Amino acid sequence: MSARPRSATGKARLSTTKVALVEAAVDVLRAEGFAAATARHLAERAGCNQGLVFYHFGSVNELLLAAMDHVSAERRARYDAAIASVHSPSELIELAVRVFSEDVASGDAALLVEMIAGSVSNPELGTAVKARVEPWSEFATGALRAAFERSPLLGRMGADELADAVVALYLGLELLSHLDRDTTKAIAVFEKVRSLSSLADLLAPRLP
Amino acid sequence: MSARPRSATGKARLSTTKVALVEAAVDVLRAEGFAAATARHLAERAGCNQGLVFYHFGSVNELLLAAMDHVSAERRARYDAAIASVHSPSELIELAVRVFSEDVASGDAALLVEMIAGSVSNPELGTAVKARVEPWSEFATGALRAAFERSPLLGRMGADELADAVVALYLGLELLSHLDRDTTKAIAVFEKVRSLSSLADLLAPRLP
DNA sequence: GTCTATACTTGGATAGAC
DNA sequence: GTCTATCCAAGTATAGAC
Repeated sequence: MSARPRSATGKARLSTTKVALVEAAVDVLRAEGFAAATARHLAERAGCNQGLVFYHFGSVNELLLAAMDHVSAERRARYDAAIASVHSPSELIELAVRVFSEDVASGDAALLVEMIAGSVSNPELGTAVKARVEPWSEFATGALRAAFERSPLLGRMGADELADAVVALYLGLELLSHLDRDTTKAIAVFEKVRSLSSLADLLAPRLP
Repeated sequence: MSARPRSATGKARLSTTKVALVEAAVDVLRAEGFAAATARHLAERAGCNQGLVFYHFGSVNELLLAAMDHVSAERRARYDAAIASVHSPSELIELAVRVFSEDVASGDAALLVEMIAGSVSNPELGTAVKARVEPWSEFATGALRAAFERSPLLGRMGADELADAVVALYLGLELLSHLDRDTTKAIAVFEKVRSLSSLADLLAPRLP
């Protein structure tokens, strides 16, 4: 292993090119989809040579997974920070609506959908993607369990099934939004869900 | 235009090869996804030459759209037949759960998702796919409006938003099922929705 | 770490014989 | 209507110079 390049301040940093490739992959997956994420196109976006995709990541798919990890880490930090202030079902719904709206607007949701749909034709990639999606289902399950702890709703539905339904709704609304090239539908559904928040609180007492 | 080939009985029929290509496209989209739907692979499945894709359809994408139309027609006939016997919200939910389960099991849902996700990288294909998805949203809206006509639920939610949410749930559950290579989650959510049927009837009187 | 060059493969699409 | 042959573009991946 050679020494890492260092910035003018002497602080260690990662290879700029490697980071640029990850960011290019994020951009392309968000805006142009899985099919457009080729080594040549990605390298062009990153302003470097095509061969560096293989030098740094070994394969295009590995770069794509790195891009997934990159946005996952950002999203997870954002979600964790937001969930701390949730103490009721309606607050959880408010939060969910807000982060979903942000993810659809930023393209993070699109990236996720493209990786899932794209990995269908490649079993190996599929299992790697699956491993990266599962934490989100678990996050949703935990958040629902905490917020609806004392609600009779989960007795009927089950936190796991409700979490799966929420994740599915997230992914499906993203598909529809991308098809329309317009987030009107998703926002309308989100707003309606938000307007049901008050109802949720009626069914569950406020947590301590 | 040359005369159509005729079977031994003298009945006019479409070119067998053309039909075989459509069926091959349906199979490949269902099981292997958009990325695997290449002219060569499709022709191999259909047992004919690759050049015939372009002779019969002009391009791969046109063949894919023909495949979409083929399954859409079948699904629509199935849905229309089933909707005739629906006279209450709970019956509509039962029906929805049944046809969704069938579509996920058969792969028709996967075909739809692959075409939507795949068309992201091709705006022209995207608009063609969009035109083929819209009838389904409209079908859902109409079915919801009819079944929930007298229910206070739609006053809160709106048939359009509810229809979009239903379609999104359908597409999202398909994505999760394909990722898991297993329909357990989707079926579990479906069953939970079904168990809520009785609740829906309490909120809406039975239609004449 | 990065670039150029290149080998190899696969895919879209067309021309022409049958 | 179908096949063979072929062209061309685009993709993955590697070797070797700098």
